[in-house]
Amino acid sequence: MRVAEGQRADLSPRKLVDAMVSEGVLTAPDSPRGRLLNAAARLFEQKGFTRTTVRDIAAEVGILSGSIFHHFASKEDILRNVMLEVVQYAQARMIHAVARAPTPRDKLRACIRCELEAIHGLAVPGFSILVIEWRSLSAQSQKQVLKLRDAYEATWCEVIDAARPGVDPALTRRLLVGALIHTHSWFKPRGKGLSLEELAEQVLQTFAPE
Amino acid sequence: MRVAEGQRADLSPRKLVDAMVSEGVLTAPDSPRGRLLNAAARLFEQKGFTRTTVRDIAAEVGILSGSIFHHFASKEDILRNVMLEVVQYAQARMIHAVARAPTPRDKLRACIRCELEAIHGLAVPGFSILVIEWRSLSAQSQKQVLKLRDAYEATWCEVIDAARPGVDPALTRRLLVGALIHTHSWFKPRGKGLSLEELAEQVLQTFAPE
DNA sequence: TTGATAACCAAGCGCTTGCTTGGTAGCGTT
DNA sequence: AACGCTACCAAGCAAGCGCTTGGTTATCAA
Repeated sequence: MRVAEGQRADLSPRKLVDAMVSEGVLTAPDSPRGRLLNAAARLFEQKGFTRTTVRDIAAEVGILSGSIFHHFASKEDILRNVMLEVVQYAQARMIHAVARAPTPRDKLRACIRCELEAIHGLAVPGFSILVIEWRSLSAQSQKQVLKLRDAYEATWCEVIDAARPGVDPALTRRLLVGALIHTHSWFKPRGKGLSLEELAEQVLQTFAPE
Repeated sequence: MRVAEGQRADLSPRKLVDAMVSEGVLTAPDSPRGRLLNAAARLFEQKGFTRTTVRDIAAEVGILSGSIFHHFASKEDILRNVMLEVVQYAQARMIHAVARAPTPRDKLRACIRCELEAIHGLAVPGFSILVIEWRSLSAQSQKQVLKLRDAYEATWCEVIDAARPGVDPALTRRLLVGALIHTHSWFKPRGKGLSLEELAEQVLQTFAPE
């Protein structure tokens, strides 16, 4: 695992996905199952889980609704798998970004950028589902996803602790993730206002003033 | 309006509600319509709008599902009215709290406490619906609620601007509301850990360090 | 006493939902 | 040629959904 992460340190997004597919962590995006997961992620993010029907997802990839259940046991099973792949890809991306940043403060900035890019669909389609649709998951599925999310959060806390020794990293992270996720409902990265990089800098200034 | 707010400056929560009921802003909580709104607010907050059925709401107040439509035009009409009353009550409460706080920093602390109490159901049941269930509202209902929400946000921005001159109050408010709302999914005010007042202080320290 | 009104019940309609079933076309392997 | 496997279709079921309809009861003013 550690070795694999190290080996991936200089990979492009495309190659990172390929590597994770070979490891069996992600589903190949051009497979029927992968196309369904991607379509579901897009729709869940756009309309929400309950407002997205299996017929919507099927139509998105050009099959009939019943055929979905050849690939997944239930609608919730789709959501569960979306979350599992999303959280693992997001963490791989973040580890990659952290490794490239020199100073503790640069590492924190990289994490913030990383998550903002994920939230706004520029890098990890479906990331915001992890937070927004948490209640749509059954208790035991939550447990399963939580294990991987804990690892993701642990990485964050390490970075925060290094950049801001003294403050409570867990609390800071919780306030931070709320602030970042909420940008989903007001920030438009393609707009002519604030750019994503500028927003990241403002967030860094707020949570870790120089 | 200004006069009414001034007159309410020393009122208890109970009397504040009564005053707003007489003004026609809120529905009397012990009326059939009021009971339905309160039950709906609780359920929407607990399970989400789409996962709450009109049968759930009806059962909560002890009537049959069809009877709901004697009081409301549609299920969305219930959500709209919940939001309209919630945002107006929340603002009245906040104005009240701000008026009692002496310094700009105290006013900001009061706002943070106010909103935390609202989010965690200690003062304004259904407050988190305003943010979480925004997408469940039709476009024209959003427009209607937005007018009142803008007033609420404007009050916030004034307080932020006074406490932290120089920083962008709108951006700060957006990051802050995200951080606060997200506490809904991890902070338990009745737990033995952090108290709500302590949490408010930590948030104040983060967004407005001395 | 009458009539208006608010609040509700009983029953169910029309639609959408997640999901099931039985079958088939295409493909690579032996 | 026969087989097995993956991916899918065609059709529809059972349940749940928001909402409608027609009628009943209680309250209160005129």
